[in-house]
Amino acid sequence: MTQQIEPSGPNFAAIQEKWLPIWDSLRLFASGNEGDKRPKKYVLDMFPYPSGDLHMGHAEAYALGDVISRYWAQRGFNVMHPIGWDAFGLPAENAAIKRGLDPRGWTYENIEQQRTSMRRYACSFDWDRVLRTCDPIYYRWNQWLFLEFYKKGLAYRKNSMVNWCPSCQTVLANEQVVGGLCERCDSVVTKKALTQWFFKVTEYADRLLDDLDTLEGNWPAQVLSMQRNWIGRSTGAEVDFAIEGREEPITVYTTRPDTLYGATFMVVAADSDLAAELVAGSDAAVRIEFQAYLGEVKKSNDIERLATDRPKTGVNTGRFAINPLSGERLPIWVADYVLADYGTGAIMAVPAHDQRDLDFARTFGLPVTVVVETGEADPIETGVATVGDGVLVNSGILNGLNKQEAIAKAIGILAEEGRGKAAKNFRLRDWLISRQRYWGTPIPIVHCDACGEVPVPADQLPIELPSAEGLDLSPKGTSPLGAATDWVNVPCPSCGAPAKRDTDTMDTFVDSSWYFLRYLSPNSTTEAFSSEAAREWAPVDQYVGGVTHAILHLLYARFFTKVLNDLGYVDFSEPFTKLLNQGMVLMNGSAMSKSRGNLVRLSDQLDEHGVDAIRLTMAFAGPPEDDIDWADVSPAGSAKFLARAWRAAGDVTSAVGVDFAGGNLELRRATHAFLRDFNANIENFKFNVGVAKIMELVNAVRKAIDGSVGGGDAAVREAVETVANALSLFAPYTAEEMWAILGHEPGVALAGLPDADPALLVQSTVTAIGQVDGKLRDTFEVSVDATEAELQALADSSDVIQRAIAGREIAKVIVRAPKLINIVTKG
RNA sequence: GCCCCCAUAGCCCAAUGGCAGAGGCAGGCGACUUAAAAUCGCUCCAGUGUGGGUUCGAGUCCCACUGGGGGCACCA
Repeated sequence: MTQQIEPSGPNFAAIQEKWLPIWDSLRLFASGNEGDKRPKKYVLDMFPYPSGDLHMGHAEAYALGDVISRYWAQRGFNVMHPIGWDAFGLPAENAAIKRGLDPRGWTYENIEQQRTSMRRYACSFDWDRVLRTCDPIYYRWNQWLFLEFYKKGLAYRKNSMVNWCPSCQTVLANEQVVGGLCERCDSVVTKKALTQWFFKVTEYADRLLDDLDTLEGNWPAQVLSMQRNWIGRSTGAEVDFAIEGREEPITVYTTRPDTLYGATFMVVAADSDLAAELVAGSDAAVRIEFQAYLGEVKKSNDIERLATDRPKTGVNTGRFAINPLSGERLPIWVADYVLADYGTGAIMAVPAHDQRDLDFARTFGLPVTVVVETGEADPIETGVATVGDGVLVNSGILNGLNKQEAIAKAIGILAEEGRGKAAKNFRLRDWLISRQRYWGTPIPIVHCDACGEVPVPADQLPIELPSAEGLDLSPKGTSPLGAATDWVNVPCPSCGAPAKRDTDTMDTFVDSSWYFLRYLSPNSTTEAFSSEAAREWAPVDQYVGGVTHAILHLLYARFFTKVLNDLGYVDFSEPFTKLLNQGMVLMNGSAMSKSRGNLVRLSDQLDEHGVDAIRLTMAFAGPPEDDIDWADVSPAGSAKFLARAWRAAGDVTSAVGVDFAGGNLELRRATHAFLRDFNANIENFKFNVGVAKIMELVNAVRKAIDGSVGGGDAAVREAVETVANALSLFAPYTAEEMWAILGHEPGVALAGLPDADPALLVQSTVTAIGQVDGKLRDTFEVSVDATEAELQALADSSDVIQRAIAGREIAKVIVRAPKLINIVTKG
């Protein structure tokens, strides 16, 4: 570490060691100081999972978050920039199983390692605001929130078919199943009927969707689109169909009530209770066929179900529904293309105008009735359903109307007769939060034979996880906590009789749904977070993290915020005002991984090039949301630039505190133009451009020092000090070293990044361009207040322009004084 | 199948509708050096994926296409 890495530059390793303890003592980024009058800004990086030491991805994310955080600090804000660890979860548990250790030890060791690395990486975190979700002092409040949700009816238990990962041996939320695979281990997810805990996120579906509009422009469009897709609101109607031989009608959900006359059969989800009930009233032959079919359906997994070109299958129940408008008898089929848990689990099939229904009708020879004349080819002949707007036909009282009118009229009639109503549905399902694993927050419920499920009183929290010692943590489909008999067996909080604790633990996404509030008062033992501090600091002004969390974490955090808003704990309903998604760090075009053999170790990069060069490379590589291919960037080039900037500091010979006013005007203008551009670039996340501007200014300084201006000119000092201030966002060590060389006390990070002096931005002359027919012909140096007439005169006296227009008729002249004159000719 | 984003030099990337190049990487030449590295200076390199359109003027706005990336997808 003492080796001189860059021979004619600074010794990065030595500089790093030198400044860390000094920074610690200065406490530059403490945000909780009494009487701090600076305006507040809450900048938050998504907290890491402590799965080992920091890697290149962390290095990018935290470098970019730090640019923003340090920028606002330089701009005079009291910036709160906390950090913590998302410390519960399966990797710790799996590592513990493999090594025969307690997940605690593994987790806390990794946290300590990451903390050390973050400090060395010069992250501007407020180390007084730290949390770990596996600390009882933290997860106690998960339990408290669960009980708050429970009281509101937002946490409930139900038996349903849930996603099951056979490898992780636990249930998964819908959001954790990606294309039918477990998002964590890529196993094929199966379905299992289990009684599980859910959060009623669907109750907030409308608000979660509608409030996305308020984030427009402040969140990446991609994330907004993903959330909208995920929530997936559709509007239509619920329609009651009378059933022969059944007292109750069956309600179906449709987005096309206008096509009601075109319904030629009904389909019920094969795996629904309704299907079983209907078939129970059918012939024995049908019942046998149905059982066989249901067996097949239950065997198929999501991968098979999701295949869109799969042939349609189903069973005719032999029973009939009555079309509420036409009075026609419709055969009722069961099939697996209708989902039991969407809408009502039953549909009216309109084969002429729905491709899935048409495929089904053609497979089983069911009738097809066209009810909308769309001008498209006949679906009966083409096998392609028509979905466009058109004139209603074969539709009784709806005939002649267009789609919108028919929808409104159909709903009106049905509502009047009490046989239907407007309705909407969501793709979003309730959030399944219970997990059959050890390393998570115990669910604060006791099951009592007499009293049923009994919430643990809040004053008995936290329910601490029992020690892992003696427990078999290996996945086996039921929670390992069940074996901790001393822990499980407790008196019922309500009646005192022997009862058992709920043995499931919470999804770790519960932990991260509100951690941004915990930072406000991370050590409080009396409340989850300080509402008073929340009023001062929250919501988060700037959130920074990977797009991998575009749906899960961000949706859940938004949900929690809305609930907390309703409960009166916070006065806002969106947690993250602005969001920046950084890209990934790739190597040779693909994600780094050991198995691909393209892993770049962060620690190696830091040893070779220094912290500053790596941070600078991350910021300079391109727009922050783009992926960085490490093969395309040059940390050595970054180091070279830093050395260049550092040398410039050594070449400043004027005294610290010198009045800049007497300095070289041209360089002063460059410095202030830099300030104007740089500040705007950073605020618009154009970090790569901001870095380029610093390079530009350093080049200008170099020229000035080596040229006639000289290192003693006050403008050189002004420019180099500005470079140090700006560079502190990207390369804090180099900037601090420059600051010291320039004769200042330590603390360049708060030295300030002023607004540009408007007086120095005023140009006395500009270069005007002279065009003929839009093509550049000549340029003129003119005063900034040059008039149209002056530009015309210059054009008239320009040989080049006169030659270009010679013999042509002038159609018109466009003048944008003082910068442009364009002579347009005819023809 | 539906929706969204992107395309500028060998490479990474800049450019309020007004001179295509800010910055960097790689390459070439030179200075310094016994030599090399480092450093410093100079320099080569595209007319903006394709085809239309709007405009006095288009990398920028509109339409279509091609190529790449992403999201959703049997959700009635």
